[in-house]
Amino acid sequence: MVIKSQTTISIDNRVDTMLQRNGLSVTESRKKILHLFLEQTGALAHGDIEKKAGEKFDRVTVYRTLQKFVDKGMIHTIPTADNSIRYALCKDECSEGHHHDHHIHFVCNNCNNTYCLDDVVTPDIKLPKGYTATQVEVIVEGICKNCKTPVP
Amino acid sequence: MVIKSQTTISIDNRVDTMLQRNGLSVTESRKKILHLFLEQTGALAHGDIEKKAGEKFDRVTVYRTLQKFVDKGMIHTIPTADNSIRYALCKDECSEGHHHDHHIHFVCNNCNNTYCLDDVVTPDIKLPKGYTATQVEVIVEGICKNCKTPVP
DNA sequence: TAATAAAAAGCAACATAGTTGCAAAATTAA
DNA sequence: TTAATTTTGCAACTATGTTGCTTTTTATTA
Repeated sequence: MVIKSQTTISIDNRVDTMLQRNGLSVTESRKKILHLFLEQTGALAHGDIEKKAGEKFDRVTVYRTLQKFVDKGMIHTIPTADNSIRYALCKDECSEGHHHDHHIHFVCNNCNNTYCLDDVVTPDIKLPKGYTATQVEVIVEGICKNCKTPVP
Repeated sequence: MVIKSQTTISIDNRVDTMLQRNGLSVTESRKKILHLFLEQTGALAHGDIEKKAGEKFDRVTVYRTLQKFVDKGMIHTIPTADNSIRYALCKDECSEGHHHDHHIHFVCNNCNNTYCLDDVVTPDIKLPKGYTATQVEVIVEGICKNCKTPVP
């Protein structure tokens, strides 16, 4: 008999309910990929997901699963300078077809992780006459909390 | 005899001097690609450049030329949500190996052009304890000046 | 200005990323 | 349990990006 840790069991439960709540049928690949997002903090690039889940699933399935999750408002995309879109879990406010990404994104130059800083709200940008903004995306590069060299 | 317009002649001159000033040998492909940047306002995706200049040049040459221009600080990259890096001319402050992108970028949802708003400076972002910023990138989506529906 | 050294272009081959149509398998609904 | 619906995996294809090597072009210098 396989004994799962309490943490794993609870993530498993969350995965199932999240999928159902979003009207998605509960399949192995969706469970696995959603699990990956829930068990870690940073964002995931498509490549990461393929590596971590890819032994079991076809590449095409990974593409389609991520697309579904984005459509349903479960995850959102983060543009990066190196042409590799990253995906991160949305907070609850996001709904189908409409994301509310009012937080900024932080890319660590050391560990190369991307984090959603949910507490940092995107600033108001004053645009020149004639321009209208519908969305503002802020990406900050630097050194994250975990990579900071501790002061002696 | 081919008569070139005054504008074209002056761009041609700028192209040559810009290449020389940056220590690059003056070749057909570099002249053509730099010309594309100088004769228009918005940013260019790699695909655009390949289409506009690609009849004459190899794909590899376009890649290597853009890389050189970035290295020399002549153009900078703009991350986008659709995984297609865009390139735009740098202002004079940029030098070899070091870009100073203190302006924000605007992507028009209508004409799909990307503009550098040189007069709009990136805001200061207050990060949580432990995070250090080295660069801030702001991308604003919306409707640009040219696409704005005129008030009657 | 011709000969030479250095740099860049073109080519081929390869690697990675992303898409589409269709048949088989799994999930949901009845 | 069966039928209807979704999703998956597969194959084939397109697009995007990279690398090594040879030929051509550009810059240098005698």
